[in-house]
Amino acid sequence: MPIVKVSQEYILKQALQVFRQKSYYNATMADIAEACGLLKGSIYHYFPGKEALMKEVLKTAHHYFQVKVFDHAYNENISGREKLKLMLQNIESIFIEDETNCIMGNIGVETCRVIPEFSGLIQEFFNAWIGAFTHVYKEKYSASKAREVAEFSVAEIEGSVMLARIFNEPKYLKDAHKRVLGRLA
Amino acid sequence: MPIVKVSQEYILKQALQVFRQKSYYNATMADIAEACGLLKGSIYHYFPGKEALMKEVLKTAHHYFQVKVFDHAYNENISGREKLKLMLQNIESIFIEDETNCIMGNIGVETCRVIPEFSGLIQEFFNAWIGAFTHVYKEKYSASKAREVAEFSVAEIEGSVMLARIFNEPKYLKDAHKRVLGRLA
Amino acid sequence: MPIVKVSQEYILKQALQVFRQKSYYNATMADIAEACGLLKGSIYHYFPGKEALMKEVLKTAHHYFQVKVFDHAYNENISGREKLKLMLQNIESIFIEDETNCIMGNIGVETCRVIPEFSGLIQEFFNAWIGAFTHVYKEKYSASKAREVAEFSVAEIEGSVMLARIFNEPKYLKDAHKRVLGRLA
Amino acid sequence: MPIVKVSQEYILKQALQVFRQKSYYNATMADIAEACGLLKGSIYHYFPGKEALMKEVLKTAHHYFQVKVFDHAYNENISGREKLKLMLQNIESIFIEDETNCIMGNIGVETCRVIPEFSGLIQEFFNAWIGAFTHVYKEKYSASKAREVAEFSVAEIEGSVMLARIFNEPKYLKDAHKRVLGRLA
DNA sequence: AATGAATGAGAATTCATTCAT
DNA sequence: AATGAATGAATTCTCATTCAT
Repeated sequence: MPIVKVSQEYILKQALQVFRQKSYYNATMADIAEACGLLKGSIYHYFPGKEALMKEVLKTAHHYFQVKVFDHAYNENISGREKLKLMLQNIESIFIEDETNCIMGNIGVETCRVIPEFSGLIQEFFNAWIGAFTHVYKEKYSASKAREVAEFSVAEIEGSVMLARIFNEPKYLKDAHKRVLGRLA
Repeated sequence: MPIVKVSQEYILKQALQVFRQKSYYNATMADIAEACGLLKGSIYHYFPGKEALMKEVLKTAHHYFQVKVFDHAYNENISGREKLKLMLQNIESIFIEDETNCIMGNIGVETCRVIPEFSGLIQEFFNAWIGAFTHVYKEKYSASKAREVAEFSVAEIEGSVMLARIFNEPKYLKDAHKRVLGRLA
Repeated sequence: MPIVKVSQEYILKQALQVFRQKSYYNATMADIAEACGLLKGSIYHYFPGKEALMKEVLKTAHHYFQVKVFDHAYNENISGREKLKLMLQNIESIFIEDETNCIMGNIGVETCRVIPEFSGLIQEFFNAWIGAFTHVYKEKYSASKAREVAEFSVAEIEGSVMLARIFNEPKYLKDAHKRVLGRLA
Repeated sequence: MPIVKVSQEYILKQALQVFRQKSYYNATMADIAEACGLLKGSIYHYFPGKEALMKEVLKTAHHYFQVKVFDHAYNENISGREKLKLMLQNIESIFIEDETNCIMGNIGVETCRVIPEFSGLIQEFFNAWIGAFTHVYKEKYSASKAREVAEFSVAEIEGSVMLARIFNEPKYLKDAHKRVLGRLA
């Protein structure tokens, strides 16, 4: 029985971190392999190539957000405010841990016009996010207004993550969350 | 092969477009040269390397925004609303022409942790932007509140540019502008 | 395209020959790779760059001389004349094989003022050589005189190698060796 | 009337210094132009290319040595010792000024097997040198012995220049000269 | 005569990918 | 499954040379 050093899941997790820090084009397969304690050739046992790996990373990240963030919007056992608070807390802990950064916005901005295959996945992610916020805001606003508030709340959070990263200052993100929460009061 | 004559300024303009579309690492010197009608070696006649070129691009972009956008904030011959309107219109035309994208956010997110020399320039840009908005919002808000509104307005615009790019849908940006303007009413 | 397997040692050996023939700046990584039956990119699997490769080449050459030449000076089972004879024979066969040339003098003259990192290694080589000769000449001369004779014998041999190369005429080196040996008689 | 900034002669002089310091392949036309206060394109007004320039440099250097050094050997108004002393003094001042280095040995070792056109010129130079020394040594030795002593004296001087350069220590050259002079006593 | 812009060939180096072991 | 050697295409950058002004 050969020794399995890593799992697909483990590689995806490490790759996510590498891509968050280095962006897509500047991250090398060797960087990712190193983060996994492997040599770069070994990654190809699990994924056919860099692009395919990134697609899986995006899917994984989406799924992680789904469970940790978006799903709370549809848990009708708690109040709207509770939902939003939980979501924002989790967003914050995801974005601020290690690197203040959002892989979706990151890769989205970088590869949008270059690798269309990523675009679909990234769009799905933001649709899910906006959908979740919309669902919560419907408690207070009309369907169309709720959608609008959700959209600009997501935009504001993403913009804040960007500023937080550029200035290396997490406050931007925390402030954004306060305002997003305030829109339900 | 015909000899084409270009200016430093022209190269910077073309490079800006290339970097906006392809991001930093994925844009090659050959791409930029091609956009200028030159061969790749020729760029080095004007700039010592890719990094130095990008720095000049960032400075140029900042200067362009300064003149086209930020300076309006300090023109006391017009009303606050007029100032903001002018600024937002120009931001819109800059971001929507060619490719909806902001080079500062773009490169900021991508290279922040990799090329510290860019960070300073990008921070200066956002400081100038936030400063200009703050100046306008002071008409209505206290200094600290104006600053806060300016910060999240910039974040919202940047986030909207990102969504506009990802969904290829300029409406995000236009909506953001309406809200930013509304905050002065 | 068939995959060729080589060792670090083999690359060093081939690189030494290429550098001896073409000098440092005129030898390309592609030349060296070709001499190894590899493509140029493959060399980087073994050495991080041209400069690092050259440093290893210099160390290897020093070590080779140490074993084949200098060490005989300290073998006290044979006479001084025997020592010197052995050393000179081996110097001759090293310098005349393939290309009449001494990589240390070669690279020394070429890069001395340009790549200081090579200088130290080259100085160590000549110190070892002069030291070995000094040790032998002490049999006949005082310490300081022995050192002087050793120094100019090394200079004479290096100068002769240069002339031998320039005139493509090994006689210069052979004559020098006769004189060097004569200084012990 | 256009302003002539430099003369062919001036360029040759500056180029000689650049080649002595940087060797042939590592010296660029821009280096030489800069040393002349010109831009690299301007050199081509005076010389058709780098190789042709170097050939002229070698001829100039040979001529300079001829006048400053070799010719003294044939001045029958002074003693052999005087001749040799003068020659060695001038050699010393040439080699020690700026950079202890001999362009002929330098370029000879470097380009010997690569640019045969240089070889002829370099061989002529060393033949002239050896011839001059031979002429002087004939005063004391037979024709064939004088030639031999001349040859190894030149070798010793060149080897000493090399060591002087490598160790950055002009003493090697001065010591060699003492011995060369001693061979006439 | 000098410039400075441009060329184009080729340098070192990087990196995703392949593959025999 | 993992390795590590090798590939080969692409990338940044250099430089001798050309040429219009």
